Amino acid sequence: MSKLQPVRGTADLLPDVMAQHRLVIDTARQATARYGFQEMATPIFEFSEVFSRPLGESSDIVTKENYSFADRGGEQLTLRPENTAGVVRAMISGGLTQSLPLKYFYAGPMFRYERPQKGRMRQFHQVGIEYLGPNDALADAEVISAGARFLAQLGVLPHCVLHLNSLGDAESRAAYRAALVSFLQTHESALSDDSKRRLVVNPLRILDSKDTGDRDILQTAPKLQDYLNAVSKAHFQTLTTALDAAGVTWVFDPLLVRGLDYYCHTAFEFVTDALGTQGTVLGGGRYDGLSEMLGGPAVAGVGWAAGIERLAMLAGDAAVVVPKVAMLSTDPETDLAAFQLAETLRDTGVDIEFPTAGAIGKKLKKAARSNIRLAIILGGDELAKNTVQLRDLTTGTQAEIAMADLADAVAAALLAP
RNA sequence: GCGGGUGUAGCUCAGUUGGUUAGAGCGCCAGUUUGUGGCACUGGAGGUCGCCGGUUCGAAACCGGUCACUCGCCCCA
Repeated sequence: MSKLQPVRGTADLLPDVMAQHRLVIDTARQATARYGFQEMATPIFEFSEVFSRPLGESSDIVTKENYSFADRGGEQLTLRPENTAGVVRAMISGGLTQSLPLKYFYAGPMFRYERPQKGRMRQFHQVGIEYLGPNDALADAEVISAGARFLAQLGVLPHCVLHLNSLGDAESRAAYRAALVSFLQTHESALSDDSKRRLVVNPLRILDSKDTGDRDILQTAPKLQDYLNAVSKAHFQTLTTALDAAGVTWVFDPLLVRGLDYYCHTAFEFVTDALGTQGTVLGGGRYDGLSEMLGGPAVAGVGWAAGIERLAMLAGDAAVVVPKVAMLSTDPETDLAAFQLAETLRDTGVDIEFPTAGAIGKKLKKAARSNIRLAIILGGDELAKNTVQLRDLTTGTQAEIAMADLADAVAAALLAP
C-alpha cells in the first residue's frame, strides 16, 4: 500500500454522495416521524458483550466479523455492527422500561469485518426504527407500514417487493426446528457441504440455501407454517389483514428466516433485484427475546434497519445544495468591502459564494460553471458610488443598483423563475 | 474465509507478436480578452502504467506475490 488509500471497505462521502445519504436519512426521519418515532443515537462502540451475548460468544459473527478491541483501560469493546442491540441496551441502562412504549429512529455508521462488495462495505450506514414494548401484531403492521411509506417517499418502493414470513413464537419455532433437523438428517449425505455445516450451527439457514441440490431436498421438507400454534397463526393473520387494510402489498415467503433464537413471529424484507446479489434494502422483524438476553426485563420489540448505501444507489442523484449568489470583487482594493457586503447579505438569509482569488473574468467563469445564478460585482467605481453591478448569469442582463437596495434586489431576483 | 474478472493522467479509455521520449477525449491551468462567464483558437501542467519481485539485451505488456475494486459463494445480528 504505497499510495495513500482509504481502509478496505471504507469510502469517503464526498458532497454528491453525501447529498444522497442526506436525502435517504431525511426521508426516513420524516416518514417515521409520522408514526411518532423519535430520533435518538447510541454510542458507536459498546462493551463487546452487548453484541456477543445475543449471538453466542463463539459464533462466526462474533469471532470473525466484528471490529473488537481492548481499549487502554483493558475494556473489551466492539464497533457496533448494527443498532438494535445498542438501542435495547440504552433502554435497559436508562431505566426506560418505565416509559414504554418507546418509538425510536436512528441513523449512523455500522461496522462489519466482511469481504466488501457493491452495497456491502466494512463501514456502512443504516437508518432504522425500533418499537419497544408492544407485542401485538398491529405494532408489527405499523413498523412495516412506516418502512413502506419511507421507501415510497424515497421513490424506490416500485423497485422493491415486500417478503413476509412468520417464525412463530418460541414454542412453534422450537417444534419446527426439531422437525426440520430430523428431516434433513435423513438427507444429510445429499446436502451441500455448506448446508451440512449449517445443519449443526444454524439449520434454519438451510432454507435459503442457493444450492440447487439443497433446494430440491427442501421441496419435501416440513413447512414452517404447518408448525405454527394458534397464537402464532393469529398474530400473522392480524398482521396481514392490517397490511392489506393499509394498502401495503406483500408476498408470502416461507423461506425467509432469522437464525437467532430471540427472533419470533414477524420477519420481513423489502428486496430489489436492481442491485445484484445484495438485494435486501430494508429488513427487520420481531425480537421479543432480545432484552432478556441482554440482562434486562422481558420487553417485546419490533423494528427494521435499512442500508443507506443501497438505498442511495436505488434512489439516484440528489441535489447538492450550493449558493446561487456570488460576490465578486474586481481587484484587491475592493476585496474587503466585498467581504463585508457578503456578510451583510448572509445576515439576510442568502447563501453567498465569495471567491477570493483570480481576475474578475475567471471568477465569472467559475461562477457560471458552478450554476451560480446571480453575480454581485463590486469594483472601485461602484464602491465610490455605494453601488454594485447585479448580473444575472442565466440571462446575461446586468444593472447597477444601490448597496442599500441590494438585499431586496437579490431576494426579488432569486424569486423570479 | 473461497472462486472468477479488472487495475495506464483528476475522469472515461487507447496502447499491435515484448522494442527506444506512454497517448487521446473530457476536465484543470494560462493566454488571445489588464473590469465581465458560457463559444472558439493557442499553449501548458499532470503518469515511477496499483505495489513488490522475477524472466529478458529490453516489460505497461510475460510470470509470481501482494494491495484495491468488482462479480459470485460464505455470512447476513
